[in-house]
Amino acid sequence: MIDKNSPLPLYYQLEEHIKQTIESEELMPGDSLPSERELSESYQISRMTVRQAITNLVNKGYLFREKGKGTFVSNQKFEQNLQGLTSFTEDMKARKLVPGNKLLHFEIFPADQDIKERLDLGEEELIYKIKRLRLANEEPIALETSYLPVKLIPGLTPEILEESLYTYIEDELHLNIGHATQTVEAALVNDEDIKHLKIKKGVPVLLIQRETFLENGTPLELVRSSYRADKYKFKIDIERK
Amino acid sequence: MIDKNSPLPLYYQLEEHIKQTIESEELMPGDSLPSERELSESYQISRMTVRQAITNLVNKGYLFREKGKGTFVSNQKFEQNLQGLTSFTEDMKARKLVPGNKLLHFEIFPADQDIKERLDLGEEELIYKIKRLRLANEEPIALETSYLPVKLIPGLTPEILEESLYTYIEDELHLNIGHATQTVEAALVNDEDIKHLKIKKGVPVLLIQRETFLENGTPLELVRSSYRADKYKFKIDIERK
DNA sequence: CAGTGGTCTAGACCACGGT
DNA sequence: CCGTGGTCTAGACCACTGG
Repeated sequence: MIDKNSPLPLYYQLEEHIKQTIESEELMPGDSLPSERELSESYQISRMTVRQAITNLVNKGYLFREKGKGTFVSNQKFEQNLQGLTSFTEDMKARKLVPGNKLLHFEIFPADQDIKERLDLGEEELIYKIKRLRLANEEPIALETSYLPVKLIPGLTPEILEESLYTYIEDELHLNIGHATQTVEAALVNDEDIKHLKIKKGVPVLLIQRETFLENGTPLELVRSSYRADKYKFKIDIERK
Repeated sequence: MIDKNSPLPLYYQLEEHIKQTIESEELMPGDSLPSERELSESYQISRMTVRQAITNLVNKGYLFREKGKGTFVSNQKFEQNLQGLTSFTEDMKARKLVPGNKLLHFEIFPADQDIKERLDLGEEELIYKIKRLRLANEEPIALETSYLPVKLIPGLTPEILEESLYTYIEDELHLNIGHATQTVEAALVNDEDIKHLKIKKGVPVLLIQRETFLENGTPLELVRSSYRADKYKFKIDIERK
């Protein structure tokens, strides 16, 4: 079960193994885990390493601990509920919809004042302006405008946008996406939305604005999207403190 | 700085101390921390304990680590950006608005089928149904309907609702609120919204539905709220992975 | 009382980054 | 090469829970 010669860390192997026993329903919600000392003994790894595995699963919502009593399986594993920062593509896949893409606009130009400030750019710096129609099961669902600094993402092409931008950023450029601040509000459709999303005047849309940052805090992307309210709900899992 | 006789854990004391040096701007974004071995040496605590403090601050967004290089201060400390699960009262205070409350309805009755399932209740179990108008700076901002199991929150009264429900649950009943699943969508106002929120027909509202759970996974609360779209944006900070 | 998780130590070896 | 964070060990004592 645990392979000491594997290049994978022991705590990670144990973490995956416990996750499996939960997902295969060998362990049901409310069940208690073997104690840390028992796990340490039976897998022949130190208790601190066992604790590291368990702590990670507690942080992901699989387990919870009670002092003096033990460690137990949670009812809700809130990781899979589309928590975390996702791209449109990842989001649609999690909803079991087929994501689609139609590039409407791709341009490189100097950032104006507002965008320059929000992306923390110097004078004369160039940005990509990208406008895309987003589809789910071939139906228009959102109209999205993004701004990214050229400096951070050299060599971005329409072809890459056909695939996944986040994959390119993470796997090709080896940048670590950290977190995003997102505002969600309700609004009425504007003329551009009506044209592309094929909806009628007077219908509400979800207006989502996102600022994404790398792990070191550098601003990466500004996105403003209008989602058809009849087709899309924004769903999020939030932790207390 | 670090008091070995304090009842507070050493890792927590170090965590608070580093947080202070960041918040007082002794350490600026991008600055590197002393290495783990240096911190361990200068405070006379073991490296593992130093790591526990640093790991917590990384998880809260204050710091980030780079292998082979060091640990650095983030640009964005995303904790304060109203991340985390908050009550309406906490939310409004964070926005520097004065929260207000008007109880419209308070009732105890047997749960119907849908609510019974979502709150994981048995037959014949009683729930509170609470309808409140929420105010910010004395202006109506949201209409909120909540359902809670009587079994979990015995002795709930309108007076407690005047104060803070979450404070009562956490400080009086000693229940640990864990997390919530929230959906946000755009809709047009219905007749009840129009009456209480004093808005016109055809105006969009943000419809927010929340299911709150205790740490052990027990469902605590269902809430459905309509927020005036012209007065309220939903803001959230999301982490990658 | 025995068993649990919470905290802590003083080492160790590794892979990585930069010189 | 040396210094960094990443992983891991084999102990220890504490506070809390339950019988």
